[in-house]
Amino acid sequence: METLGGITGRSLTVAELVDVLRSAIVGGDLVPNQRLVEADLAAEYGASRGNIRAALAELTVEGLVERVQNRGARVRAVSVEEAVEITEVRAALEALCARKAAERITADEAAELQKLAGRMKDAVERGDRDSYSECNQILHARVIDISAQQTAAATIHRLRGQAVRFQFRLARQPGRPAVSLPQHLAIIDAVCAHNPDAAAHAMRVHLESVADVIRSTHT
Amino acid sequence: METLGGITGRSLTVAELVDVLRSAIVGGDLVPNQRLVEADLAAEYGASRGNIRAALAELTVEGLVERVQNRGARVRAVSVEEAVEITEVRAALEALCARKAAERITADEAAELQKLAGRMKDAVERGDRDSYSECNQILHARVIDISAQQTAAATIHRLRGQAVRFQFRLARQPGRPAVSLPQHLAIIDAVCAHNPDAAAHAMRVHLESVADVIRSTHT
DNA sequence: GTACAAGAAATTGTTGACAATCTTGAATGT
DNA sequence: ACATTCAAGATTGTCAACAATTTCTTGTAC
Repeated sequence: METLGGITGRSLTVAELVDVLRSAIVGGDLVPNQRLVEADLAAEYGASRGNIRAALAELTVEGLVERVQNRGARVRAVSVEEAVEITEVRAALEALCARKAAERITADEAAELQKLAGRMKDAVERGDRDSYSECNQILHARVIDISAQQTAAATIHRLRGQAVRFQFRLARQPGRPAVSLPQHLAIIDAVCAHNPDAAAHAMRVHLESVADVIRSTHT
Repeated sequence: METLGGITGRSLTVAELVDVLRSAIVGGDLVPNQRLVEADLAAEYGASRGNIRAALAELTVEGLVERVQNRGARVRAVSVEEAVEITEVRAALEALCARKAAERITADEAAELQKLAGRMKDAVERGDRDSYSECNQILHARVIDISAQQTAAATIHRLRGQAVRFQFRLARQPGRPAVSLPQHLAIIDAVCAHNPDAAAHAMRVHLESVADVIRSTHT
């Protein structure tokens, strides 16, 4: 065991450890149900056990780690049912953000989103999945950003971390872009047209269709 | 300083401390912006500083406590703007729950809600604010319960803790029951009628009106 | 009188050691 | 061979001491 990529000089602080461990979990370096033995992690990351322990406690509250009394911590395994629930909550929250974004969007921001719409159409036409996936992420992030809803943004971000594994598979689904592109364009249109109700509806429909796909992967 | 109400024999565990401190904060024993000095809390609750520290870390992630590097912890002061945001997020999430509840509700549960509707009308007629307030809480709790949405429920619960101070004042607002009673009845009707869209809409309208009231208290 | 600087006090951050608990596996009896 | 008991090892939970940082106080120069 050796220190992985960190600044090897001093030992890591709790906040740093939280970031490092969170990245390791959402990035898949630590797989679901993997045991997280405090002493081992301490040796691996060159930190004291106390700090590792504190970091695990924080990640537990965030929902990425599961702990049972006297039996230690594991990477929380999110079931399909939970992933569906999480996506449905995201649907509700991002619909709220889309609504607020439609109320607040400026002309410059609208132009930016229209440009993004063009890039997305282009990517689908060319069959460029990576570019489309990137635009997808940018779109959701920009809508949340424009909405200026701190509370909703923080909640969405936390939930996304828990279900990122499922989101990941989804992008590779064949024929998926053909379904989601018109949904994305509808969101952009409604937000740019300052139509809050339509924007919220379009976003909700989009993410509920994502939830349906996740649901269908299990059956 | 002495131990407050706890079992004085052994010292408190981290999980117990989290509960005790959370209750103290949402209950108002620890007021917003109050400094939370680890050593003082340790003495007050008869716990070790390490455990107090761990508990404060958890409550920070929950959003009840604010910490800055090397400067300690305070009870987080939720601004009016934040309280409005929190209520808007709750509106989106409880609307989701109302939608799901309308899909899943059984005949027995519907009868129970109808009975609750009667109690609420009765309480408003008699001018019994305490009873009405209690029914209000029960209604929201039951809808969330019937929806069986764990993720949404947990998120709502956390957010409620942060904004409970504002919710509290609201109930005392004169003329408030006259406005909220029809909204509550509309929610119950839609959920019992298995009408998901109407239920979600009624719940959203209700909680957005709550957000408006909170907004207006600041201006 | 005010601004600045240095030291003291208070407070937080970190660590290693010890205690409590759970798990594993061998020994024993049936 | 199988179940039970019990001891050894592994792991987590708790604590008190030490280090680092911030804040407060005091003294001094201008």
